[in-house]
Amino acid sequence: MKALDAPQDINADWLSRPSTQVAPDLIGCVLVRQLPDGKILRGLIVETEAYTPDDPACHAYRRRTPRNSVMFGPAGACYVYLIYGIYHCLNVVTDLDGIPSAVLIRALQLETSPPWIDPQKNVKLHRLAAGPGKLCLALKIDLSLNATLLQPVQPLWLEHRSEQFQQQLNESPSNLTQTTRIGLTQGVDLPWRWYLTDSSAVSKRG
DNA sequence: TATAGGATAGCT
DNA sequence: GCTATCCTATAA
Repeated sequence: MKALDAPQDINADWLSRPSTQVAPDLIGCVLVRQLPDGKILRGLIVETEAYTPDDPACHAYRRRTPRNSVMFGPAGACYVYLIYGIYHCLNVVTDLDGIPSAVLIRALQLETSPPWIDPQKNVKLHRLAAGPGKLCLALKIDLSLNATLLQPVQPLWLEHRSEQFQQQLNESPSNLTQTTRIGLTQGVDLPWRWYLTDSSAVSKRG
């Protein structure tokens, strides 16, 4: 039985809102990864970006294709894709069934170092998941997780903000910064990137 | 079938 | 600034 003050798992209903609403709300929530061997990795979400149906930078902007089809489905699924032939990126599918939109998870503050990270390498914990590609490396996320549901007993799920985090944000709303997205050639002026202002785990400072 | 290019990251 | 590396979208 769970303690009353334990963080609650995020369900599909909560994600069934426009991605521009969900993206800022996901800052401070926790992404939980359960590996095939049962080990759990957890990271605080510190940076997100929103993509919407009428957004030229959205993979689903033109039409439904095999790659982007999960974005057209109901909220609560993962949309994972390969970029530059090297890295994977993790998105949370948002909004109503039939409305293709998603939130890109760009950076996490990991709670503990993944076991496969070489301690000799002297990489800082707060940089291990500082970027969408690094985040997927750190949590062993690849195309095999595309279209899986974000709920417990799956490989990935989400937890709401802790009471403490919510209180701090209420006291200091400027801890959440909104600005333009990174690395795009289209829709560069849309202010749909959010990050935890004082976090050293954000992919770039801005 | 062919081919251009990308929601990145690390090195120069 | 340069580019690895491969999947995908789009054109032919």
